[in-house]
Amino acid sequence: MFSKACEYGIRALTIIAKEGEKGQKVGIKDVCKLADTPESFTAKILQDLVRKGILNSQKGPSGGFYITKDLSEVALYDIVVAIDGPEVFRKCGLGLAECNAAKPCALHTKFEVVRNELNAMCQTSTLETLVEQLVLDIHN
Amino acid sequence: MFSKACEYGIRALTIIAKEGEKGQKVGIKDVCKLADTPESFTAKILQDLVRKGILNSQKGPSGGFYITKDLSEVALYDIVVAIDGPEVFRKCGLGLAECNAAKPCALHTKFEVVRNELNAMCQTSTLETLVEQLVLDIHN
DNA sequence: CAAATATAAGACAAATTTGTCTTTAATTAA
DNA sequence: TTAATTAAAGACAAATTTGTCTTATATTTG
Repeated sequence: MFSKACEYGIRALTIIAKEGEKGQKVGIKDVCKLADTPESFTAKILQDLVRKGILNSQKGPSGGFYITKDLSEVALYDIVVAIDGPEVFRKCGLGLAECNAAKPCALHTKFEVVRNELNAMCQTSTLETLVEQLVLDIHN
Repeated sequence: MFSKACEYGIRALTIIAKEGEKGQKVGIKDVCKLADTPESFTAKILQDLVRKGILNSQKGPSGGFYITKDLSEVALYDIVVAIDGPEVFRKCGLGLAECNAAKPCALHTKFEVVRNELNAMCQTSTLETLVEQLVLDIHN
């Protein structure tokens, strides 16, 4: 569904968001330990997200990654688009370049349902809801 | 969502199923022309599906690919599993090895909805329904 | 300022996916 | 039986994704 890079990115951002609620910046090592993601690869993904304005970072001692935006305003949709691009939300299920209501592929109608659910999931999930779920998980 | 190999395989099978209804075997060249897929790559995918019993083939003049099963009994689910494996129907949305109701990832509940829709689409689609849609497309 | 710490950047490498090409084997039809 | 035709098999190659490593740059703290 999502690329590895995207999975890692989401997991890392969720960790950073959660730790950030305690008012802390998180170093790449801690992020990756908590998110269970490969360090150098994750660093590259996060650097890209910093360039794209989803995330902030600070070099030097007591530096690390942090988020200045309101967590409720960072939609999962934005994260996925930043890492994997918008194709997953648009692509034809059978990979046809042209596939729409006027010229549908054999799977068009049914696939649209799936894609709409994916879209809904990504639009209604935010770093805030993801962190909430994380906390819930620990409490259970 | 699906790999390229899987997209090509589904499209090729749909073509073979459709032509098969006319009682014809279809050569790899015709399949790929009609499905708009790369020839050698598609051939390899179809050969694999033959080995897995989804499809039949015959060598020699007037040979080609054909389907002996009832089209209504070849579910899209079976095709996807044959080509991409069952992971897409099981995998955690965030790529965690362990993710279930007892130990859910931050996206678990919402992702389950998407995965269930994907599953439903693949269980309720068969080569018969896919061919129907193809025919409909041409009529519109 | 100096030393330590942490991200940034980019070269490099491994693995996987996607795709091609050549040779072989089987089948048919003349 | 022979020639033509078609899939089968597998080596090979390109592209993409995933991942690592080294060096540079920025920042903080003493």
